[in-house]
Amino acid sequence: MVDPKETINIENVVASTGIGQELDLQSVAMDLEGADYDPEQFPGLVYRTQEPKSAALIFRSGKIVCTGAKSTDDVHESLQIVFGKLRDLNIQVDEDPEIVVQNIVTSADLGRNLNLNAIAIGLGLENIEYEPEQFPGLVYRLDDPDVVALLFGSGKLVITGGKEPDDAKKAVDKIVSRLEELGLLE
Amino acid sequence: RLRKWQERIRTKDAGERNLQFALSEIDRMASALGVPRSVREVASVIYRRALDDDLIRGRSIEGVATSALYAACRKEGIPRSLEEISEVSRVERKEIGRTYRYISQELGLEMEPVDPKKYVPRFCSELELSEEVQSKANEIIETTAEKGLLSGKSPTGYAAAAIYAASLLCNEKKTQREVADVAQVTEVTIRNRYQEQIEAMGIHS
DNA sequence: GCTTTAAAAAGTAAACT
DNA sequence: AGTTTACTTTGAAAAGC
Repeated sequence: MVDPKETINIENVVASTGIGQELDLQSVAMDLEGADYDPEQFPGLVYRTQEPKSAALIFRSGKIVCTGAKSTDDVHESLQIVFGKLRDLNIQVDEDPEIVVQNIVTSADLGRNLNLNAIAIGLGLENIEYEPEQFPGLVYRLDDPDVVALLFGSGKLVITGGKEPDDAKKAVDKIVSRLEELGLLE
Repeated sequence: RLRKWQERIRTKDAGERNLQFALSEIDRMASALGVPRSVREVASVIYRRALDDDLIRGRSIEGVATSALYAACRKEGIPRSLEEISEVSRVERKEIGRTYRYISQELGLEMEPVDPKKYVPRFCSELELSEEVQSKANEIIETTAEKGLLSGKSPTGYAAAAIYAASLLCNEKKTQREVADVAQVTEVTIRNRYQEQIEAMGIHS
């Protein structure tokens, strides 16, 4: 069978940064087309980029959160677009703001169906959360890497909470070997 | 000094009143659900443990009490679905589910997933189905679950589909709507589970 | 705690055709 | 009977209630 690690796909990357300048969101909302700003509902202004596709949350403090990108490169591209748009509005933006990846959401496929009931018992009921009446996925929290995995009956999984792409690979390896030693794979 | 003492008494009284309220709520809901006294006792123990471990902070007393009852029903082998529990509680389903998962984790209840077969006797009796249908439904659940069809599926929907299939096989047909109503799932869910189960059982109808 | 953003997994519900 | 859309879960940051 294919190595499950090769089925890993980054689905979403969340990162934070800042332009090092305070902003008047009211006027930015006026000048920036496509901007959604509703301070009553949420203090951040929402600005969406098309290519790469992402959503940036821009705050009064000048701090920015970027989410929805499919890679860390896309996060940087998207934020460069946002920085450019702000500069077009004659807003001072630091020359090269530090961009910190906060979370990476990944999907993968183990290639075979999983008996979640057996896995729940095997991994230890105290280590997992599996409530099919509420959600079809089994929640498995790992310590190293520090991520959370959602395992589904189809063998597909979602890994989230990691800060670098490598965390997902390590997690998949650990999950595969754990399930193998329990005899719950194949 | 006297004020501090009075405050302690007041706090203690308030805590006592809250506990009494929680226990009476558990009693009221348990009666409405028609579950045996043993379940109320287990629920009370879970609630007291949650109280001792300070798990109620930031949550409603009613929410924790309802979740304790939901957990107790499962522990005693006579589960009620979150939908059924929410009908006798003033807390909404989603909140009961969240609170249950939280106290279950924190108290280390190590709850096993609900076995759909646990719903068969009650649902069948509400539908006035025979012992034969119950056995058939249990057989369908057992066999298809072994083939891995149960993973990720809601226990009530799974049981409902098996009961619907069994009622057809035993010539005691109930409509999807009738079964859906007692199990509190939709007809679409019964159809989806039914198709998979019938196929896995190698039945062609 | 909540609010908002994005994305995946798979199941279920509500509303239709 | 079957489809579409929307919601459930996980994770993280931002500012403010």
